[in-house]
Amino acid sequence: MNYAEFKKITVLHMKNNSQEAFTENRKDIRVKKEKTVVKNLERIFDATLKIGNEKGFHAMSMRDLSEETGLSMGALYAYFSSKENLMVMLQRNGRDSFQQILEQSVDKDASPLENLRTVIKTHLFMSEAMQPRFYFTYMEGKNLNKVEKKVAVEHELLSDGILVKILQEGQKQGIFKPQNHSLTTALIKATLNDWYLKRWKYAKLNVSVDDFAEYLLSIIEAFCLIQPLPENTQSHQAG
Amino acid sequence: MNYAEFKKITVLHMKNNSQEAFTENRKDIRVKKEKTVVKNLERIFDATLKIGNEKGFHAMSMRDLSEETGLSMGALYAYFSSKENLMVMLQRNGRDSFQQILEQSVDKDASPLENLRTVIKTHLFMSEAMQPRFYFTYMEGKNLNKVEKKVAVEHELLSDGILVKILQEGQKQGIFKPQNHSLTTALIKATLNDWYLKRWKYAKLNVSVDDFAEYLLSIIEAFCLIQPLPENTQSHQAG
DNA sequence: GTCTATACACAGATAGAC
DNA sequence: GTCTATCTGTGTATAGAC
Repeated sequence: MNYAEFKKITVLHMKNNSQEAFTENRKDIRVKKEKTVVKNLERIFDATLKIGNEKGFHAMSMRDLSEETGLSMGALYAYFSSKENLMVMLQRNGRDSFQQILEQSVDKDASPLENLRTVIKTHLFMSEAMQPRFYFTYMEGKNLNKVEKKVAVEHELLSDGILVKILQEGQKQGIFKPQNHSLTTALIKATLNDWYLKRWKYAKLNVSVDDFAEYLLSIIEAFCLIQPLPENTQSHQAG
Repeated sequence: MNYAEFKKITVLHMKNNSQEAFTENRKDIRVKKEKTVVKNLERIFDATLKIGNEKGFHAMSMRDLSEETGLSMGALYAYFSSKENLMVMLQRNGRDSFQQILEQSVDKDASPLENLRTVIKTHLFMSEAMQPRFYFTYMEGKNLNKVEKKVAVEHELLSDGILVKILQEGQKQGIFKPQNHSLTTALIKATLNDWYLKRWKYAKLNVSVDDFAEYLLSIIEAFCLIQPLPENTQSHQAG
């Protein structure tokens, strides 16, 4: 699987986030016509991500948001009860489907190595397809209240668990070395996050998301596999 | 070298940051008595890092800062011309000495492998010793103005250059594989940053900074070295 | 369901006494 | 060199017309 193939398959699941947000927040939203809500929530989310990533969520004023969405301030407050509530909605939205897509990408009949490759690519490709959302979630997560922060941490541990389980299974099957799989996973995650956090660097290095995936996987395999794979024919020569 | 040893050697260089800030910003600071400036700048920096890391720099009001430092708002503005100026001072402060310490840690007579180990540990240990500063710089860097953002990027590339050079030298000497050293470096940096960005995770995993260093290095060596080292005797068994 | 107009709290910043 | 008091702009949020 490469990014182009991934996009064809999964892009449909991901665009329906505001529909999901409607059902999740129905009771807090004053507007009742579903079609209107879905349309405007999408505008509000997109605008918030755009402005928020440009100058930070806190620095974004409701007047900024009003201008970017084309909705008046009065109208905006029909869709959320406070600015903080908007932040919480955005942080929650998409998390469950993200986790779901990751879990579904695991194939019980496939080898741990195949699953490792699939999960890492799926994670990477999703962050590529929804870069503004991932960036926003990472950078603004620290400003959440205690409860929401805890929820965020639990989700992260849940998603880490997918990789840990694959590494453990690989060890059981005798193809991965016995190592600290939680720590390996943490380090893998750090590099996966870097892809959407430091776009400018990878653009400068002229590295595509497919390049990135293969390179990262070759590192992981060099470290985890007992039986090293034959050297890749394509050269990774430095620039 | 482990963290305890590092701290003994280098801690002196790092605590004099406000002294450095005095000479760098002398012309913008209204107060002229050096001793007073150094003392109060340190309080201001510490307080800004503390509050900034708790709720974000933008959300910190000057009244918050006044309370935390014990200085009045009027007094605060004798040390910087605006809130943004305070941010810029904080971002600049320590960067040069960070780069310097990293560069000085490289030993021309040592092998590339030794230098790789030293630089990575130095980076990691410095971020451990000054975690609030590193966290703040990373998280608030995106809110800088264009010029300062560019400076930050250039500094990052400069510091990446140290590792790239070591990897290239290792390849030249025939002990590292020919690879995309810039990309390897980017991925190493991503994991190094994770150490101070995701403290909660490594605390939960019960991983010390020395554990982290050794584990990361074992991954890098597995990927980069042509001649693999003999397996470590200490087990990395997962918990 | 969306708008305009406005309330009012709080932000950053400064003047001038001490 | 530091303080208190205050200016002025901007922030979030809402009331009430349409």
